[in-house]
Amino acid sequence: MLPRVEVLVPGPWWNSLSYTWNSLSCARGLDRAPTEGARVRVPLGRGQRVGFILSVSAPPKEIGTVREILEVLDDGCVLGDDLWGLAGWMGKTFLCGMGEALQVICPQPLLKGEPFREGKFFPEGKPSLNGKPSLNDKPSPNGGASSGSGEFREVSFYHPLDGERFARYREILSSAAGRVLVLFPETRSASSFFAALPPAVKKDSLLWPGSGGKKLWDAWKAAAGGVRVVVGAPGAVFAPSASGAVSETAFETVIVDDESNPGYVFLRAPRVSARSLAGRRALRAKACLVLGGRMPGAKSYLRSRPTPSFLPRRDRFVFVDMGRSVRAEVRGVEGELPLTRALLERTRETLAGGRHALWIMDRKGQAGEVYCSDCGASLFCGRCGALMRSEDVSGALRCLKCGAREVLPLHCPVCRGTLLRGKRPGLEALLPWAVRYIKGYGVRLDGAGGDRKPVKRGDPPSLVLGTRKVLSLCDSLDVGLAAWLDLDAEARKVEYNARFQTFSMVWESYWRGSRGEAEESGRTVLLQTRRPGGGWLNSFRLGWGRFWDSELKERKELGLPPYELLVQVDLPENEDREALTRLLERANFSVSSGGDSSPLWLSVKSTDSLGAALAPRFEIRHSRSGFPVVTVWTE
DNA sequence: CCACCAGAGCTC
DNA sequence: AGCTCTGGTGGC
Repeated sequence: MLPRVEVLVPGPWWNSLSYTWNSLSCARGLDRAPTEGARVRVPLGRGQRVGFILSVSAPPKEIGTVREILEVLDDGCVLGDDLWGLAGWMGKTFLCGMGEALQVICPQPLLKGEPFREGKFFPEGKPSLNGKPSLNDKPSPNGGASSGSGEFREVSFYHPLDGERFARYREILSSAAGRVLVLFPETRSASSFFAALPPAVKKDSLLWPGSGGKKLWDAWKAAAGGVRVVVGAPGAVFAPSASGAVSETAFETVIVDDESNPGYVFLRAPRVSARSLAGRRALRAKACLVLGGRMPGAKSYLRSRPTPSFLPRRDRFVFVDMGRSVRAEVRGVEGELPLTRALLERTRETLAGGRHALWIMDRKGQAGEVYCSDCGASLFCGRCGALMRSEDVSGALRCLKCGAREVLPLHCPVCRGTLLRGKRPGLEALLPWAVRYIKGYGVRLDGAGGDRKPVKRGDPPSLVLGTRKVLSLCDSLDVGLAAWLDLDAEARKVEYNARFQTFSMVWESYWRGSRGEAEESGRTVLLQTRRPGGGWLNSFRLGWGRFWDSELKERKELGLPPYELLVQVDLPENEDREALTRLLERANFSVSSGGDSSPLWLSVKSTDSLGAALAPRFEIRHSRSGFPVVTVWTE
């Protein structure tokens, strides 16, 4: 009887597909027996696909038509045990399915069936499915440079100054004998850390490329070939272990800088945090996990309750009541500008002192919302139904949610009225007022759209308006003032972790790029709010210990992460929401939803049973109608 | 006459 | 989501 092979073809579905293996009809790869983790070429639908073997067994009984494997592409587990295990864990823990996990883990050529490390799989005897070599628990034969310590350890290092943390990482790199993986939330910090590596370390190091393509493939091969140190942005968490003569050599030390940074969450589905994946890899490989940052994330704080060793100077946090703003009407835009006398004074003082100033607001464009002054209706995106934002004075509209562009209509689509006005002025609307009030200094918008050159070190002091991204200027410029123009708007966002995000950004705006607490190099953080001195705002002065204490207390009461997992289910168009909701409710999950085009939300303790309940909806036969996209928020 | 492309149809 | 097959079109 022919063996039955379960094959996982990468895709949005969750189930594996059954095939048989007839060595006689295999075109190529006759010498290769199917083993777990090896790639195979299989027929699927009209065409062929490359899949991964999940298991091989004797067939219990034949069900329907089972097609034959066309070709076995590898002698063993291509990804290595380490990443293969990660894919499985990722698929069930984050409800994305192992197939989708494989799609993000593997470089393109691997998914296309490109030959890879042929014959390099443990030549001293191919491992069978049951006798897999494990990661670090076998010392390598040649002296044991890779013999792991054998125990998983977690070390944390919270320090507000980048320079201090980076120096610590460099120390670890120089003293460690084994392989080290170093992750940063942004490409820029990864490459600047890499550039500053001591030559002795650098010669056996690799900067993981930020994008795919040939560069990634080369990096992948180099990492599998045994480069000792891999440094990179979140994508580097998928750097493979090295395949050695006897077993693979996993990373013995995994460093995650700025571990609480939301930049670790991948932008497209599956929206998993590279930080969680790094932790899991370290755990499986019995490696040492080093968590660093300006402050801990929710989970780390809960686990080890660290205390901040550095507090900001109290007088450097200035709260300003927005109730007393400068009243100014922007043409066509309603609402007062978030400009106060205190803000203008502090800005002028800073500039006069020869230092740069930042005005930060997460609202770009001319107006956050456009509405009809006759009937009050707002303009919505024709594609996704979200509010449209006015980009500039030319009347260009853009949807913040899906990115659709439209032109400002002449009439209100509801009542045909002609008086369309904007609400909530954005950075673009603010610029002319900034120019008007801050005379004698350069004033500019950060980032794209400005045809002016960016501010550089040595330039005369200037005021830069921008979103939170402008904070990166602190790395190279002497910034004396960081002003949050509308702090309430940041913290009011719908995300359950909006307050944490606001706190960490404000915290960062105090410390980033600073060299210490010398009187003249300190920075003032100005916070404009409608509730100055109230509630949680004081935690900016008291540090993240106080912040997390009160924040976590509240999250515990509400059953939010990290106490429970928050699961977001975005449905494909035309999905029968009722049917899916019923399916989930029958399995005893309580589902909430904000409306017809909004996602379903669930709170769960673990994803196991939810995964089981959702599985039927993720079978391959549903391909035609499309699949929901699940995101699991863990902290 | 066929190269190229958009759309349809299919998935153990 | 890919993959391949289809049928239309347009370049020479």
